[in-house]
Amino acid sequence: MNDNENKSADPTQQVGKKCPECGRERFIKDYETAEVVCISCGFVIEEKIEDTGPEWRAFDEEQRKKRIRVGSPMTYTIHDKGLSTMIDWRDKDTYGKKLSPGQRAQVYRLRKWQRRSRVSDATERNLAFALSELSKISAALNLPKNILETASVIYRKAVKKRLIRGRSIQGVTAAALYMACRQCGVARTLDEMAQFTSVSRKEIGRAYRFMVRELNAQIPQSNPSYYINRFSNQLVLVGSIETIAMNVLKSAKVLQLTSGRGPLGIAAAATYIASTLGNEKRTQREIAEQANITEVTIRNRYKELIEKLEIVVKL
DNA sequence: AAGACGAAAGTGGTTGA
DNA sequence: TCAACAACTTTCGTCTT
Repeated sequence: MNDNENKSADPTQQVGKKCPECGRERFIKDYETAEVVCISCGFVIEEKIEDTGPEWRAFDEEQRKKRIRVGSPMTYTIHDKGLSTMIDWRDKDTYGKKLSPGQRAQVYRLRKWQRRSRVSDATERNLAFALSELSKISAALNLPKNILETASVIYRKAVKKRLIRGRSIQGVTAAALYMACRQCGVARTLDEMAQFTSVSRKEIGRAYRFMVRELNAQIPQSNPSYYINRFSNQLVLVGSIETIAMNVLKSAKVLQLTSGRGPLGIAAAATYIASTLGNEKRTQREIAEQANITEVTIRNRYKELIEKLEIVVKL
């Protein structure tokens, strides 16, 4: 969360390259889709960027001292939260001297409990497996780190409440990840989750609904505007068109045209209308392809929107 | 010829008895 | 567990540009 705020402070940056489309040198890093995009023409010069660097920013020396820490940052994505301690197996102290028999016995006992407390019991092993699964999927989907963290927290909660019993670990991990996406407002569909796991969409959906109920999590209703953003990126539309689509969506919401309808359909229709109005026409087929829905659905939503919003489409 | 439109039948998932 | 139901898809014929 915090990282996003910091990033948006100065989103444009020079990467030391020129855009092959328009020759400018200002780019924006889009962490949601993990792409580096030219700010003036939208050309993608790099894909699958990684978020490197510390997650904090320091504005002066005092803050820097306060914020710097020793060791790796704590994370929920490793089963012991990254705080594991290793106990050396040699019976020597830090100076290389042999330990006395009493000390040796103590170190032996320490090692024993260290071993026992880590991955020995079943739930811990389960957690370790699930978390590695989570990072695999989220890497495949180019999801930002904060989503992965959120998903890990959700999964931990599920384990604590014993919701995993009788469900496959993979199903629950996929569901947790999907939940995290919804919570953080990142547009990913169940189909996409299913595509990169060996679990069917149906099962992920079932696990997801189950977890939402059991954890009584507050998940915001999935918002078509996430998808509008995505579509206009995928279809390489100018920013102004995206804005029009957003406005269409906003008025559609006021008139209650969005309830009960699939968010994908609404977003696709709004994008279609905007592209038509803005003289950057995309065919229904093109949009339908990106949205993974049919032209018919776009048409139906489109018709409703045009009618109810009294938009006059210039021919 | 490609795109848009619409009717009709089919599909998968939710809901409520 | 089952039927009703709404949203969405598939298919296909027709109209428009």
